[in-house]
Amino acid sequence: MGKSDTTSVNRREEIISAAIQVFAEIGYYRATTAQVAQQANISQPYIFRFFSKKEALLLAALEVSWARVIDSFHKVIEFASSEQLETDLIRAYDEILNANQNEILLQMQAQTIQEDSIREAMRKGFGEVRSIVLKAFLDAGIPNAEERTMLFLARGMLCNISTVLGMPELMGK
Amino acid sequence: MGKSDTTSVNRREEIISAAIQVFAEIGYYRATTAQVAQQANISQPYIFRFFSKKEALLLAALEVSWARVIDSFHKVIEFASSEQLETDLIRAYDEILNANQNEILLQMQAQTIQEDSIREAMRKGFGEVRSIVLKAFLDAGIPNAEERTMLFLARGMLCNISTVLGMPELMGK
DNA sequence: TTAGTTAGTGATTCATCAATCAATTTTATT
DNA sequence: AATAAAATTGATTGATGAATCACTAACTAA
Repeated sequence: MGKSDTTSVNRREEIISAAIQVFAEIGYYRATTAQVAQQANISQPYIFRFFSKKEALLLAALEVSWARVIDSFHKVIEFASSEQLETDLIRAYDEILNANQNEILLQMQAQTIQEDSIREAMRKGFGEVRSIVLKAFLDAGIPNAEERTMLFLARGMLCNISTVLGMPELMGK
Repeated sequence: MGKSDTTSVNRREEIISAAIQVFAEIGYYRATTAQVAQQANISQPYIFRFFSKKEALLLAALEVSWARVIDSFHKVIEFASSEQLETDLIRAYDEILNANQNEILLQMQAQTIQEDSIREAMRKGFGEVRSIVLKAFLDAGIPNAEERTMLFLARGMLCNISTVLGMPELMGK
């Protein structure tokens, strides 16, 4: 409500949001820059004023989606008690998954893309999340922190699949 | 060695094998039927004598890849002792992942494809694997079989990612 | 008001690709 | 050898899409 819809300060971020939605729903390779442009209410060529290539737009979208997870985890870790740490992290991730399915769906797509720049972005994202969680588990004095971290990530990945495929039975409850 | 390379009985299966490799490495949507044909040493139009659409070829490839997992698990369950059941299933999946990375990579791609027919195939595959494992755990008298099944699948999914991204640290060991 | 800068688009280009179809080569049959 | 059937391909088509470029409209400052 602050910003009007016709006058927009942040075209770049609007384009990224549009791309997340379109790439997730249609698939990165199948989605066209024209579809992204339509979603963002701009012309197709204008995308290339902000992003040199379609792939650069994907990288920007992935950065946004990893930042959301990382920021959320940082906030949880800052305030959660040692006893509720894991529970709160799980809840936080669950909320992201419900509120921003498209970002997670896009990450899942990117897991399988063999372009070097994409793989690097995904390794960075996963690696950072892992080390944040591991450090928090260690600081909280949780025993077997490495294995607990691994299981936390594993459940998260299965949760992604369960959500995306609409198979709640995969997660038990 | 039995079959020569010029005279081949099973064109259909050769095409599927080629498709698994090409789709996995290049990405289903980006890969072209000409690339699949080249890999299979046939002409591009000939693919359409066996598969009505590119998507039909993907479905056939997914069926092969799920059958490999399911058959392997069935064999393990038939012979494994209750104590070694889970360990043996893990080892079996690990072998598949090492020997047939492309098939798993293709499954991972398919997890994110929003076409109805693909989603249905993926739900069927996951659902079948889950119920096979769950039944085996129950028959083996493993306590908390539902949760143990969930964790088994979860570790499997993280293992996929760890392998595909080349991040062994994600799995701990 | 005009000159300069920023925001944005229409039209086009070059490339690519799934799918079709008519033609040809290869294999089996008599 | 002649013929029929099966296997396989060349050539083409109609669509589509990323990226470029030259153009226009809208703002800003002097």
